[in-house]
Amino acid sequence: MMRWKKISDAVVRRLPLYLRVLEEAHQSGETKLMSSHELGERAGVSPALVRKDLAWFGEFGKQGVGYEVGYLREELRKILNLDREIRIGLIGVGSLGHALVRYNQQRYAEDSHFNLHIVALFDNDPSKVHRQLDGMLIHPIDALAEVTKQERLQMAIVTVPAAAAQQVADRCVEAGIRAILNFAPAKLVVPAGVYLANADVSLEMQRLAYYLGE
Amino acid sequence: MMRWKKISDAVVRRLPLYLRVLEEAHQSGETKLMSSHELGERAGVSPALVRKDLAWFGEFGKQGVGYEVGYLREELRKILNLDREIRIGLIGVGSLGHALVRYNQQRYAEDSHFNLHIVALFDNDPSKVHRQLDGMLIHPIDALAEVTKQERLQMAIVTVPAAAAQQVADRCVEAGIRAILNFAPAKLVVPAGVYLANADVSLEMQRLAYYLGE
DNA sequence: TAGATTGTTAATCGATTAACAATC
DNA sequence: TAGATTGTTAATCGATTAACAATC
Repeated sequence: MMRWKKISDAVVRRLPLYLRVLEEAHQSGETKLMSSHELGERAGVSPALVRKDLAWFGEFGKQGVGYEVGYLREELRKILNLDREIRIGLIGVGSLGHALVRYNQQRYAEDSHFNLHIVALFDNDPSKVHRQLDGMLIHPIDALAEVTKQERLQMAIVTVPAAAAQQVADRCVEAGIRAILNFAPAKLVVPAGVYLANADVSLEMQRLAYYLGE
Repeated sequence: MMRWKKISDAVVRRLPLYLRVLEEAHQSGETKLMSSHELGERAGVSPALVRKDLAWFGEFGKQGVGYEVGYLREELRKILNLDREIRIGLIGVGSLGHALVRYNQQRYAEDSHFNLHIVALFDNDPSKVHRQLDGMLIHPIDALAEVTKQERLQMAIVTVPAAAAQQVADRCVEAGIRAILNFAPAKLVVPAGVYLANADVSLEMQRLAYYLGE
């Protein structure tokens, strides 16, 4: 998709918050219109910032009226590339990996508009490789490039131990994966053009611990 | 602990990154000294910012020399309240909750300095309540206040479905919990003085999806 | 029309970087 | 001492908020 100028990450982080509010309002059918005040209130963002964020992508509202819930929802889904299935590989089928797969399968099954889909599993543990898990075959990590192509994977979730994480990330990049969600407690380095999100649980817990001292 | 002026959250977020680098260097014994350049390099932060962040809390380095790894590590552990055990309750023993418990138990057992410890479980599912899981009894959520007191819980991890999350958070606050790590895809509201961290996996995936369009 | 709310510009606020004196 | 690096202040950069004309 042709893209606008450079949008800051601070803006991109808020878009899913807006989308969540709109999805809720849309599904419950509570309202057809929403002002930047209400949307902001429910997303935890100031009304001015809501308007400014949306204005980066176009004009979605009507003066004096607000935003049409269904329409803005659709537009946000397009902006976030969530209007079509995104196929995801998960590498490292330990207990956390397994839990994420189950969570994703449930969400994907329940909500026909939830287009994030884990469709391939990888692990190097001989007791797991070539076995089935929740209806999916577990591939060896060596098969990453091949399976990425076959299954048209675009995103990877990394749930391997910290010591293996960088190596796995390198393999993902090699295979053409463009976005990596990393759960390992390790700082990963990826080249420009590959996007990385960190979901290191212990880092978050450590941060919270700071505030216990106040 | 008596605390310095108001430290911004942006600063607090980086402290665990620094600590991780120092723990690695300390455990591998590779070096006794580290400059703000190397610490920054390994944590993904500019050297100037490393120095400025640390300066909020005291003078930990020596001009012309750098920071003593073992000493700075200890000081950071004190600042983050990680120099003593932090006792955590987990509410919602589904597959994600269970995975987090196992992950935490392993980490806690392996690393004697990892002081974040899940010591109590809660769930309302009758098929789970009063059963054992990984050596811990699962309490009903009604017992939150009582068990929080008994077990001296300071932090809660919320892994219940979105629809129940706010209610559970309210109970946590009532029980005197001061920090909540929320995995449910819901915006929680908590009073001032209670600290909230969000670890909503689907939000992160949605954010990453944005960049697939570039 | 009168009231409300958007989209957008200008003002403010806060965070990061650059620079350097102090000093190990 | 000479070289290096800290702690800190000033400069810059970027993000948020306030304000308001446009307009539904």
